[in-house]
Amino acid sequence: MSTHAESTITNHLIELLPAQERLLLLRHCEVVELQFGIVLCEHNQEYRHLYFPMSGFISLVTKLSGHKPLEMCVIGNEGMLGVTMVLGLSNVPMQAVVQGKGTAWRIDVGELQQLLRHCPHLRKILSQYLFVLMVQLSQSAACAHFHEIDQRLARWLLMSQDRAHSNEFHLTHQFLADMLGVRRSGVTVAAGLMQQHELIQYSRGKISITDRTALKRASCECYQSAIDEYQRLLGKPTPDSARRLLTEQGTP
Amino acid sequence: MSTHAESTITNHLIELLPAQERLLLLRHCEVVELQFGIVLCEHNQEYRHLYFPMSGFISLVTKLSGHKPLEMCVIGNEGMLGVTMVLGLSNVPMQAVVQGKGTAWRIDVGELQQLLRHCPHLRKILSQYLFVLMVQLSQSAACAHFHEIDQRLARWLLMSQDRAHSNEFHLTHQFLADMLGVRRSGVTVAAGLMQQHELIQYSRGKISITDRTALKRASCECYQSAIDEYQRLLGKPTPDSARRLLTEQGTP
DNA sequence: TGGGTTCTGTGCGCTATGCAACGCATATCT
DNA sequence: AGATATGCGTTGCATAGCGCACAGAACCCA
Repeated sequence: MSTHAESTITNHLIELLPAQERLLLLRHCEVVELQFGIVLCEHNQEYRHLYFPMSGFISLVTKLSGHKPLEMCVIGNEGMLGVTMVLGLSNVPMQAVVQGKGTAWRIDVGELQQLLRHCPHLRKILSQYLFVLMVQLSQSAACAHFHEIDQRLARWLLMSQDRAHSNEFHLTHQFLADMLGVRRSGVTVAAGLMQQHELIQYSRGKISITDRTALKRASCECYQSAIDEYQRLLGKPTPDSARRLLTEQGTP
Repeated sequence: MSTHAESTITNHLIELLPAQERLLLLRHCEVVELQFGIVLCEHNQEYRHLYFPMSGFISLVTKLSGHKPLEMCVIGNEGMLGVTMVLGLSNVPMQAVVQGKGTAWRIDVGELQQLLRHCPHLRKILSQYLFVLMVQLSQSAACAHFHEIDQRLARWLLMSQDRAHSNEFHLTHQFLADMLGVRRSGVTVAAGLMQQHELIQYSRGKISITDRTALKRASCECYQSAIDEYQRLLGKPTPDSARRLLTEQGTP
């Protein structure tokens, strides 16, 4: 249990809460480490804990028998794992895996269920986030179907960077391939091109983004529209993306 | 406005309601025709009416710029269009188009919002259905990515048949291709094979299913798992699928 | 220092699908 | 009856992505 990040990076959904509900919520939370690769919950089971990432991020993935899992969306400090709780159900819709290590607020299922009864703002915010998640889900579906590896890879890197709060993170080609539902050498080629064009730089699993603006151009529209949808419903940008918006004037 | 179907085919979600809430709900509903091809709502807009199909069915589709829309899921008399209302939002997550003509109960946004305040069972049922929809959404995403045309076509036909409550419906190859997000001649080939093997029969947009059991074998797991997920949360099967379960003992 | 492991680069053949076009058959309209 | 539109079968060509396989490079550990 570490608390060092609390002051600098926190969870945007929690920030949106009015002070009273926020304190009430946090009183029931504890800070936990998100360890890379850990499976936080499985489809067809029930939640025991819910997570509000502060740093690090979590993927929701769907698995079809005989295939590698396919990532549906990423949850970082702009979101929450287990938002379907707002429906009064503790069922898990998809497998959740930690893809970027970090820290998160964790709360017990029962406690959150209690809180939801008494906290209208919490209900409202989680409802909105659930809606955003649905839209992203369908967007991701179409994206995975129509868009090409290069674009999807670019999108993925951008989204990870937003949530990792760092220009550098640990990702092997194999790992990326699994997320995107493509074969490893496909990623190698796409990433190789990006490296040639100096958008990114990597070696043995350490990827760093060198030209974010160009990467954005290389990605598909889905990156921006996911952000837009979130903004539209969940108001002010996260501190991090706000900082970016300021330094990246004139995005298409 | 036609009411001929009310006595025979009705909406399963409504059936699940206790009598009191059901009557209250229906008092605010009116029966409308679902006309083939009509767009009931657009993404990024707000609902004005919500629909509980009785016969006929509605597709939720996502559109990416430069591509044909991709179908994410189908709503028939087992479901509802606009279930995200249970989140207290009247935003539309995806475009909705009538794919099989029929009739539906229709209710005004404001009225449903009122009702939701006073009807705990309605809230519960719609919450569960929303959850099911999310799971189906992610399933569809993976399915569209990994599975092949033949399987997906078979699944689509089965799902349509379930919701059309008839062995025969109007579908051109072009139309199917658009739904599945593939090219038309791909469908022609796949459908041609099915016709050869006497699973289906078609001519000029009239498709009829001749061997449902075989079609099920030809489809991917996604068909069955969508049903399972629905059953798991929304209890007793629809009259229609119940009839089928009885006549199709020993499904894998 | 050396051997194993992990990560990455690359090549080859194949399939599914995309795009485009043509022609025939059937339905619909006037 | 003739003209037009629609649905369907087919063909040809281009290519993205797959599966597989192998080799080099960087790293790790003993």
